[in-house]
Amino acid sequence: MASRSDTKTRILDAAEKLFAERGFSETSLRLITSKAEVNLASVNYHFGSKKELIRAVLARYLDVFMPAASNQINRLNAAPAQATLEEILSSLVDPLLDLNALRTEGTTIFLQLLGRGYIESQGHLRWFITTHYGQHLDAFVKAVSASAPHIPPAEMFWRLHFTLGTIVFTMASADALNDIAAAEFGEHNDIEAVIRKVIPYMAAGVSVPVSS
Amino acid sequence: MASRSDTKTRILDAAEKLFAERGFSETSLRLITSKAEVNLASVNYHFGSKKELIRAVLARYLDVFMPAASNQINRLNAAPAQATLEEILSSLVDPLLDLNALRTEGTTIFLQLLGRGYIESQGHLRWFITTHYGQHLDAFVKAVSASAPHIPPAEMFWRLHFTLGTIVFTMASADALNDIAAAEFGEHNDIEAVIRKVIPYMAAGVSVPVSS
DNA sequence: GTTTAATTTAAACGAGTGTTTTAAATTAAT
DNA sequence: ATTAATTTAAAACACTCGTTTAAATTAAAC
Repeated sequence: MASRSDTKTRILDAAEKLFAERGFSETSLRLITSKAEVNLASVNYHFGSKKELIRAVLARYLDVFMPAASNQINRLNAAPAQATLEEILSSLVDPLLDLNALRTEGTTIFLQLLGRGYIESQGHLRWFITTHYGQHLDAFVKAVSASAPHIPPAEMFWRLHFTLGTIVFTMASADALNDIAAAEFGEHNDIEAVIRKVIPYMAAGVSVPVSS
Repeated sequence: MASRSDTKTRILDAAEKLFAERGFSETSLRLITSKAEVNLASVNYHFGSKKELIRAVLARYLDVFMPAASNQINRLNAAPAQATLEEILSSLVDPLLDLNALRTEGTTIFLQLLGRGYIESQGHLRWFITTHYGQHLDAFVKAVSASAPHIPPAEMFWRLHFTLGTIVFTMASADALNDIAAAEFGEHNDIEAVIRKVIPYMAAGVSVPVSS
């Protein structure tokens, strides 16, 4: 039974890398299977379709990340003091970086996949995420709202989507941006550095007082 | 000679709408030409290739927006007082909204195209924009940097791209978000209202002090 | 009005896509 | 060792893609 999971894993490993780099629809199954050194038909045999392969690639990360993120939120909720917005966002950094233990460049790949998933594909991935991991997302929204009680719910709704846009866009183009930053400023950032950069930006935006 | 520019315009009008909705590589020339009710080959006849059509679609907006934006920046620079970040960002709202006079939903489409251009297509659009409109971008970056002198250039580079992600993602999903906001909070926002909401968010993020 | 150029049309090309099929090989269970 | 189930393999299928070709049409120039 070694060969069974081996082929499946080889496909997932090759696919996630290529998906993160070039996007879902720009990555062909033939490119994936040749990189994975498996037969073309084995994708449809093991996953049914390309769409389900995409979901499987994402699920492998979400199944690890989402519970870990929820744990962090719960830990903050259990503490006596109300957590600050930066604390909440920062608490997700460890679960994010732990994905690097899962696989090489796991953090980068996961975030880029997330970004691609939200931008590409009219809704089927968004639906997959919200229906499978909705309770984790709700807990997060609640915690953020509690940390910024001066922001009305409707305004918070908008700002959390601004934040989603910020992180998703940044991660989808992180490699390209890193190249430019390296060429222009001699900066060589890894994914953690970018995450640490974006957190203060998002925290400031979410909590800035509503102009009257 | 009515048919010549007519066909060209019909293609551009259909293409920009579809590109904004579904992305560049997910939009086929056959879909464009059928929506535009012109012959398939006329795209290659008038524009040479799909790649050049994409550039033409973007150029039609950039040629109007970029000079208008530059004018606004120059106006602020000519004033005696240093403009605030919110003033700079707000000064771009009018050039942005003026695109609605150019074409139906021009503002939304333009911003969505910009976002797609930055995420898709490995660099050729980014190159096109920076080489053709680089001086306008530089003026903008310079003005923003002057309004937040406590932010180092490299950090500003990142924050401006965070900002690009925020606005682009927001505009891409503005319609859907407006529907949710209307149903959930009874809010009825138009595109300008959303832009006015996002400006304080971005201004706060760009200018928040760098944590030491 | 005829000639010349510009434009539009229909059809095909060649390459690439996801998927399915059929058969062979491998592995697990009886 | 034989049977059954799983996995791999090669090939073909049915499309879609951007692009090109060559003829037909329309407009412009003389």
